Amino acid sequence: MKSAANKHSRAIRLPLSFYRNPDVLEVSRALIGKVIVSSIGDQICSGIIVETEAYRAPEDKASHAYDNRCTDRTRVMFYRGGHAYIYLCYGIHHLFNIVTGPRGEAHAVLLRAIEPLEGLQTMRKRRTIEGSDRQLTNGPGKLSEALHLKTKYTGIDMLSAEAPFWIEDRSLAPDPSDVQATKRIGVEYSEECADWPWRFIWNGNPWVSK
DNA sequence: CGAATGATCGGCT
DNA sequence: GCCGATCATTCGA
Repeated sequence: MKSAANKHSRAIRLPLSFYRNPDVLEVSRALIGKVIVSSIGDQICSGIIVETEAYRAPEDKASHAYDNRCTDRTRVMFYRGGHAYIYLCYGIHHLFNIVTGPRGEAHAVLLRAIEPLEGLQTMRKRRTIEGSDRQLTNGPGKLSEALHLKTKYTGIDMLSAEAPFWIEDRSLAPDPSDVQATKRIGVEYSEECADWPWRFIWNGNPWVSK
């Protein structure tokens, strides 16, 4: 794995064209290897995205915006690509999604796991767990806690210069053969959609969720 | 207004 | 493998 500290690696924030791609599956796959950075509370934390899931309304019964259901909560999913959709899950976990596609199409990508890159000490402090750093960010609720991504930030435009978090391309993309598509996690209730292979993982990466 | 429900996690058996 | 935590959101009366 190339180090992010490598001075030859370039750090470029993803442009609107990346997020606005109408094909959420393509975006979900392309996000593997990109780097999410959060700058919150004077702390910089980042990690390489190693696991994602695509959610695509209106036909996806696993999506909160299934059948284009638009409520106070799901409204941001209809924004143009590049916004953040963050919601509370099971009353405890803040799950972080990247809205994709043009305005009006409720497409989103859930970040499920990252490999920690910068700000390890801050992440350990926020997570308050013992043991391996593996436990830091190997799940959607865990990475959100480590990067301090909270529901209060839902609707943030990551293309804004003032955004507290954003995604960068640091030229760390995996070999395409190392990205595997599998069934999504925890969506058994969504009938025929439950088996769609819309989860993408960096094969063999230790931070991919269980 | 009340009741049901999670795109999860960690601890326990 | 199972189960409880814990609450915003949603829907129906």
